[in-house]
Amino acid sequence: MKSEPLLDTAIEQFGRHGFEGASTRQIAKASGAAMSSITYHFGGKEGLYLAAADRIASGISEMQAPLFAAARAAAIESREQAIDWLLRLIDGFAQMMLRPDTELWARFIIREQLDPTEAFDRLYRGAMAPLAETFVALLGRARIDLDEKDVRALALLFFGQALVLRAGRASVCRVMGIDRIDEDTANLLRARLRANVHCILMEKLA
Amino acid sequence: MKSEPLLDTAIEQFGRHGFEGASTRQIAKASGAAMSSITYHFGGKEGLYLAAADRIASGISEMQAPLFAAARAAAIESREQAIDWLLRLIDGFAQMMLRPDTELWARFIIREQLDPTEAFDRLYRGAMAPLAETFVALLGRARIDLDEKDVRALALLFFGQALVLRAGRASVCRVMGIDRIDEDTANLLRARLRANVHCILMEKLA
DNA sequence: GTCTATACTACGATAGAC
DNA sequence: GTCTATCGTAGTATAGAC
Repeated sequence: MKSEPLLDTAIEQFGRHGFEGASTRQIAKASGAAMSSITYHFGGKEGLYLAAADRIASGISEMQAPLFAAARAAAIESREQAIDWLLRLIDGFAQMMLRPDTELWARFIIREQLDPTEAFDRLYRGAMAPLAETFVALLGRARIDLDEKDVRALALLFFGQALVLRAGRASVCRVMGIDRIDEDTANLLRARLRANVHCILMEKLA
Repeated sequence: MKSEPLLDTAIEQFGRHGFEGASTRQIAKASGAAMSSITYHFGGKEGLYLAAADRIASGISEMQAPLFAAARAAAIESREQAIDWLLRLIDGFAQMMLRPDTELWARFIIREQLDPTEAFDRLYRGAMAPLAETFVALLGRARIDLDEKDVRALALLFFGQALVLRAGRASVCRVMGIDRIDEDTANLLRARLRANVHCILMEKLA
């Protein structure tokens, strides 16, 4: 029962070429296993795809869990504390978008955003919803002047600023005039994102 | 020489299934043409793909041209005028991200962002660079306190807020608790985006 | 210029030995 | 539980009629 290498290769290949573009032959070969072991362990190509989605959801949860578990646990009593945690959460998300080792996950997820299948359900419920709902709850406390819908819209726009670092990576590199995002550029982008969020959260505070 | 239906179908199929997932058989069949006419007109699958990218770039340029030609032509003399045009440009971009008829283009482009090929060059130079550089130039005037790199980073984060409306569409719907983005929600998101941009541009103006 | 017919390759699934 | 062998299908490209 050693199906993990198969799963790792599947995440890479599905992320890189999409469900239809990736081939079970190639996945099996790169994993050093027979093609038929995919049928045995996962029931077929689709089962392997869903298992890959579950694994990505677990990976993201594990990576983010400490941060937003702390955010949930912290007794947040003031607006300033809420803003502080919002900045930490969005920065954590941005860091995840910038980490090289989340590239394959991101490819997989973005494909699912374009054409959601059952895999998107698993990704959303397992990895995105906890972060999003934690964020929305805190944002409601930081901007009590906004109603629920506006709070949710604002949360999405915040995450959009981090998302572009992955989903628009090629354009980011072109606009910045670089080949890849080095550490200095990553820090510059993160700092600018934090400044934006801070600016918007502080609006009307004075 | 009526290769346009072939090209329209190609944009749809490549956008929906990716380069490897789309099949020339299906594209030819849906266009009511023989498979071999793809070879005749475009040299093969790859030629058809690049031609599709060129057509998308043209479409975007035509859609945005009036707006940012006006922005370039306008004699912008004050910071307030620069901010006014920046708001119009980003809102125009957001509207494009929300329009149903740009969905297929967006799918195609986002796939190219993940894995840039020669098609990305054509898209960037033909459609994205003009908008991005116009935006950066205006942003430099609105935020003279920032240096070039920071201005470019800020521009990217602004576009990220609009990009999420397409690239993260499935998550947007989940977080907002809706099936598809109706007009009210679209207006809400656009208004919130304009408010964000306005807030950040006005920072330190007082 | 557009078609049909076909060559050749790669796909996913499965049967059956071990 | 993992392998090899093979089946049937679908992919791109091309040759050649019209």
